[in-house]
Amino acid sequence: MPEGHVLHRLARLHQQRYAGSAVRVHSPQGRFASGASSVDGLVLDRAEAYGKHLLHVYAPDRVVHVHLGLYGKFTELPVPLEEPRGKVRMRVVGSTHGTDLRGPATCELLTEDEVAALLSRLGPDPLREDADPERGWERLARSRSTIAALLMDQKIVSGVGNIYRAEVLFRQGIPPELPGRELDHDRWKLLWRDLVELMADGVRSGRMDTVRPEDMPEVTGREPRQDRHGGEVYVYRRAGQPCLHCSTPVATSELVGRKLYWCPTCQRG
DNA sequence: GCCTTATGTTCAC
DNA sequence: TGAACCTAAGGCT
Repeated sequence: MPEGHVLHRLARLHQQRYAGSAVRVHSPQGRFASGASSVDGLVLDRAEAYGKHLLHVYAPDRVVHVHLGLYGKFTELPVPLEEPRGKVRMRVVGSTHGTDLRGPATCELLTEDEVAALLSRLGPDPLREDADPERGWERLARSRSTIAALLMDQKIVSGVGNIYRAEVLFRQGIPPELPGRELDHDRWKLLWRDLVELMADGVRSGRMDTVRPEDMPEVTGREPRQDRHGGEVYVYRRAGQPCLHCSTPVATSELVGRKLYWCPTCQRG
């Protein structure tokens, strides 16, 4: 269920809970058995997120790389832990807590070089201090693909998923079908700044709230509502419902296999 | 209980 | 462009 803010929260949590002392690592399900055994008993140096990728760094050549994919999930429990239930790919146990990883798309052991290769494939991450948005701009400004497709491309921006894509395009009033090369540099800078703000807020709260104060129900008088994924959003999964800003029905279509949502009035460009 | 859907990515054709 | 992969929850009967 993860866009980048979830991974950054996990990195922060794992850093607090497990870094700095020896941890037990194993794979109850068996599918990560050899990777787990090569870090079991080592001191976790640090946990870090890059886009939607989470790294547990034990040593330069002993890095556990996790990508949750669409379904992956970490659950945390206090020690002593009960027997793992269901398919647990990796269990990490520290002095006070343990965490179970289920259903990840990726859970693998990487060397230093492999980590470097992974990171070189990723565009700037709005949640990282060291991000350089110009790197994303260079690719985007040369592309004929639509801005909606480009925002989901992790080589352009890393950590953005289907919800932040829809919401930031709404907030910036950008039509999803606009080709990347037709977005001017100033609008890119505004879009980037908004992503930084939205995603940093997501890390703080653990929710995805994107509706501005002036469009909130207590100001506009409409019925309050809450989305399933937690938080209040403008267009994501609101097809056919009135736009929270102008009441035009929210439009939807499918683009490269993912559902896209937008307001045809607010996002005319 | 069964069917659909989901905040994702990779690989084959 | 479509299938495959990993799992759980919600909506339906």
